[in-house]
Amino acid sequence: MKTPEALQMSAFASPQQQLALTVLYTASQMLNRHRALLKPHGITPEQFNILRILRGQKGHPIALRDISGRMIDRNSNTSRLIDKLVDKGLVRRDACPNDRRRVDIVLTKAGAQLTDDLANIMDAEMSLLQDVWPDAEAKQAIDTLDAWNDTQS
Amino acid sequence: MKTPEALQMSAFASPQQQLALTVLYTASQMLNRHRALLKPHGITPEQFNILRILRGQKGHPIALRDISGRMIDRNSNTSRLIDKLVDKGLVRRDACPNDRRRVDIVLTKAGAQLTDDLANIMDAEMSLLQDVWPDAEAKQAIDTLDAWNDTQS
DNA sequence: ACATTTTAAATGTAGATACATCTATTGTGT
DNA sequence: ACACAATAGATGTATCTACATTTAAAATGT
Repeated sequence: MKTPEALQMSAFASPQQQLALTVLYTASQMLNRHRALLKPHGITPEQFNILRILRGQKGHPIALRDISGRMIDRNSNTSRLIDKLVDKGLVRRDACPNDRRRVDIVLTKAGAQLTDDLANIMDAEMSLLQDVWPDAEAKQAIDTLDAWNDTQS
Repeated sequence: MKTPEALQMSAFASPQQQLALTVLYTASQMLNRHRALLKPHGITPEQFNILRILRGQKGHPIALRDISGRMIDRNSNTSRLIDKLVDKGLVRRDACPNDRRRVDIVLTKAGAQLTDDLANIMDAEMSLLQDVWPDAEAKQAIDTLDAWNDTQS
C-alpha cells in the first residue's frame, strides 16, 4: 500500500512533507520485513547489522567503537547488543593488545556460519528490489535523500 | 554527511541495496532531528505523531484503534503512548457511547495549545526541506519508494 | 613526572516497539 | 436465544534506543 493511503495523509501536504513521511514509513516497513525474515533464526535486524559488519571484516578483529560507527542507529547500545550475540555463542570479546580500553569483537565459527546463511536470505530479499527500482531511479532517489543527509552534521 | 561515508558502505553494493540503506539511514537521522526539536517540550516524536493526528480531527472524537491505523509504527503500543499523554494532561479518554469496547480520544485545551506550538516548530523544520528537495525531485523519490511499499501487503 | 583531559566501554533508567495474551463487548450463525 | 467467533483495548515480557553517568586506560600539557 502506498504511503498516502496507508497513513490517510492530508492532500494538502507539500511534496517535501510527503517525502519525509514516505521515508519514515518506508523505513518502518522495510525494518518490519527484515524482522520477519530474521525472526525464525532468533536474530533481530539490529543484531544482524552487527553480524554483517563483522563478516565484512573477514576475520580481522574490529573494536566495538568502530562497529558503533558503522551502524545505522549508532548511539550507545552496541555493548548490549554484543552481549546478546555473545550469549548465543555467535561472537567473542577479545582483549585488544595495544589499547586495553578497547575490546575486539570477532565472529565465532558458529557466528560466521549463521551470518552466511542469513546474508543469503537478505541478499535474496534485496534482489527483489531490482524489479521495482530500476538502477537510474534508485540512484536518483539516493541523490535526493543524501542531499538532505548532507545538510546534517 | 552522505550515507556511504556515514556507514562506510561497501562500494560493491547495487544501487538498490544502497537505496535501501539510505532510506533506513535517512529515516534514523530525521527521527533524531525531530526528537531533538521536541525534547525541550517533553514530547517524543511518537507522542507528537498522536497529537498531530488528534489535531487533524479538529475536535471530533476518534477511537484509539483509528489512531493506531494512521501511525507510522502502528503496532500495539498506542494505548501506552496515550497513557503518557493523559498523565501530562494533554489528551482525555472518553467512553464511546455506541460501542463500549471503544475509547474515544480527544485533545484537552492544554493539549491543543501545545500541539499548535509544536506544529509550528515542525512546519518550520519542514520548510527547510524546500531548499534541498525541489518539487519534481521530491515527487520522483516518493514514486520510487512507494513502488516498493505498494508491493507490501 | 604528574595532574588533567579525553577516549572506550559498560551500565542505569526511561521511553518505545514487537509479540503474545487477557478481558470485555459486539457480531454472527444456526 | 445462545454458542462461538471477531473486535477493541489493555497488559506482560523481551528487545531496542536515548541520554546520562561511571570506570578504566590512554593521551596531553606543563
